This record gives sequence, structure tokens and C-alpha cells, in this order.
Amino acid sequence: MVDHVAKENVNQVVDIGKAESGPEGGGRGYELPLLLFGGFRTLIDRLHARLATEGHPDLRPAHGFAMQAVGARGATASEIGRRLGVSKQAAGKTVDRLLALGYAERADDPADARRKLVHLTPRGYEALARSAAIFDELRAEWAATLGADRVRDLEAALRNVVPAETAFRLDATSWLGAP
Amino acid sequence: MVDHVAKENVNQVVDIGKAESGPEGGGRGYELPLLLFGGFRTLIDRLHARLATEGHPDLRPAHGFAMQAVGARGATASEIGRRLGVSKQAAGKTVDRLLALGYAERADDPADARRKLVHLTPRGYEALARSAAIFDELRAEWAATLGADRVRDLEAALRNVVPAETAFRLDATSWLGAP
DNA sequence: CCACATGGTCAACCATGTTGTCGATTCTAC
DNA sequence: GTAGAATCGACAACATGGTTGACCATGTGG
Repeated sequence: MVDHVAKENVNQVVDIGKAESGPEGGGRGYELPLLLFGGFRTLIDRLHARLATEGHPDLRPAHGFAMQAVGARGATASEIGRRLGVSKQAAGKTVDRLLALGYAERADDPADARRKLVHLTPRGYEALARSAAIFDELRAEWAATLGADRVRDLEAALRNVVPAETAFRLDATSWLGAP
Repeated sequence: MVDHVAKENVNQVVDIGKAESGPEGGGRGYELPLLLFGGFRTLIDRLHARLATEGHPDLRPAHGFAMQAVGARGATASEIGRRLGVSKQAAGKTVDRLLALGYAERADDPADARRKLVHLTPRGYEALARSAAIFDELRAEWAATLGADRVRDLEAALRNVVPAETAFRLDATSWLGAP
């Protein structure tokens, strides 16, 4: 079941281990990652809530990343693994998942008998297109709440502070629990 | 091995499925979640890089969330599960992990023979305190790069746009791959 | 032609989740 | 006071998604 997170003492977060308020932040540095993750989670949750009502109820965040890794021209499992930052075996399993859900297909590469080209199905393309459109709408909602310039500022600030190669890494799924 | 993510066509991200540039965002809404996650990931990666050099090389992001759920006064596995938004069984396994790593201990509750109180060890407290201090330092670095007010703005903007009960949920780990 | 690199798959394992069940204990309502 | 409900912790079975390691088939470059 795992209904919903208890609201109880959720605000105790980081109360323990609180740093002595330095001259800089006043010991509230721990909020920053939580807010960033909260923003990310809010967007992704709402994206998938929308997708679920539009014919893609089985699509998970991880699948979106995987489909991005497949790309428009298709890719082999090894390539996908490299793009996602996981082993080719793990990529293979993820591809199996996409196949089972009907978002991708596997075909022999006539030019190289070792390779098996994975490419998106029309349904896969459609899901990506919908996702992009929904992200645009969600951003517009933020702009309506915050003002367009504050959203632009927020993006600009983040671009300054997160390395470009980090921002567009696709290995979002694996990463949290990584050993 | 899974060395590092290939830099190759990482920038193709969301090139496919791109929405027609609307009046609002110009079809770049997909950047927002990536930047937010990139920021979060950057902070967490650097936190754990620091922690690793300070005697906590085995600590993973998930463990930090779990220790927060344990809290200063200890908690039972069921409580931890509720706070993390996972089943009590899953929470129990996570607690086992924390025990094995030496960050928590389990003891019978004298007042209730059913309960087993999980509480942090000194090492657990130390890790949380170090984490809080490092987060403060990282925030200060962002302030040095962006300016203190832009960081404050960023935080304020996010607070406006992410529901309070979302911002401080601890179930960060489970959530990405959730079924 | 042969050595080597590359691609896909199989197998074993680990970490984390999920259900479902169960015994033990506590709480509650009568 | 006691019967029934609720809660806690544990065990078992399973899914998912990672990891290695091994292996075979194929392509490539000396």
C-alpha cells in the first residue's frame, strides 16, 4: 500500500546535525538540495500524471530517459548503456522493458551482424513529443506564478552553477542508489 | 566498469519530440527539470565526495535520507517507513543497512515489547552534522559564484512553486523508479 | 590469416522495492 | 476482565534494475 508519506514530523528534517550558523548561510544550506529536488520531482510527477491520462499510464521517469538515449536514429544496447552511464547488460534489460511496453523495437543491423538496432516505435515518438509539450506547459505555469523573468533567472543561475556535462546526463535513475 | 557517461551526443537530449515553439517558452521547457536535477545532483555528488574523504566513504544518498527519518529521538521501522513513504519491510531492510554500516543501532523498547527503537550512533550523528556543514559550504560557494541574492531568489522562487509538503518529503530514493 | 576489439546474451549476485502472512503484543470497547 | 482489533517486527516470494564475469559471433587492422 504505502499510502502517502506521513506528514507528521516531516519538518524535523536536518534539525539534527544542524551546523552552527556561519557568517554565510545561517546554517540553512540543506534546504537548497531539497528545494531543487522538490522542483524536479514536482515537474516529473505532474508530467507523468498528465501522460497517464493521455494514454501512457505505464511510462515511468526512467523510461523517458531511456527513450532519449535511444534517440531519433536508433541505437544499439551498448550505445544506450554508454549514454545512460550504465553497463550494456543493464541497458539491455531496460530496452527489454521498453519493448514490452511497446515504446521501442529491436531489429538486426544489416550492415553489422553483431549489432541489433533499437529504435522507437510511433508510440515512443508520440510519448516523447507529448512529454516535450507538457514540459513547455509546466514551464509556462511556473512563469505565470513567478513571472517569466524569474524563471529565466532561475534557469540562468542553474546553468552557471551546474556543469554542462552534468546537466544533460541521462543517468538519472541509477544514480541515487549507486554503490 | 561503467566508467563515465559518454559525452558524445548527449546534447541530442529531447531533440526528438521537440514541441513547436509556443508563444511562451519557445519549446525549451524540458530544460527546467534537467537543470533542477542537475543542480541537485551536483550538490549531492559533491557532498558525498567530501564525506568520502572525511571517513564516510560508504555513505550513500539514500542513507542520509534514512538517517533523517530516524531522527534525533529514534524511531521504529514502521515510523521510518511512513516518513520515507515506503513499506515497513523496506524500511526494515534499510535500517539493516544502516546497522551494518555502523550508523544506527536497534534496541528493544522497554515500554512496548513489540517495538524496536532504532537510534543513531555517534557516528550517525557525526555524519549528519558533517553533511549539514558541507551543505552550508556548498551553498556559500554558489553564493560566491552567483551572488547571495540570486541564491536567495532561487530558493524563494522554488519555495513558491513546490508545495511545502513536497519539498521536505524524504522518499527521494524510492520515487524515481516507482511502479 | 590471426589477434584483438566490439556487440549481445546468459548467469549469478546485490540492493531495494513490493505483497502477503504470521506470531506477539498492546489497545480498546464492551 | 476479556475479546477483538490494531500494530510491530519478521519471514518469504517476487519484481526491477543495477553490477561482474564469461562466452560466442562478428568485424577490423596488422
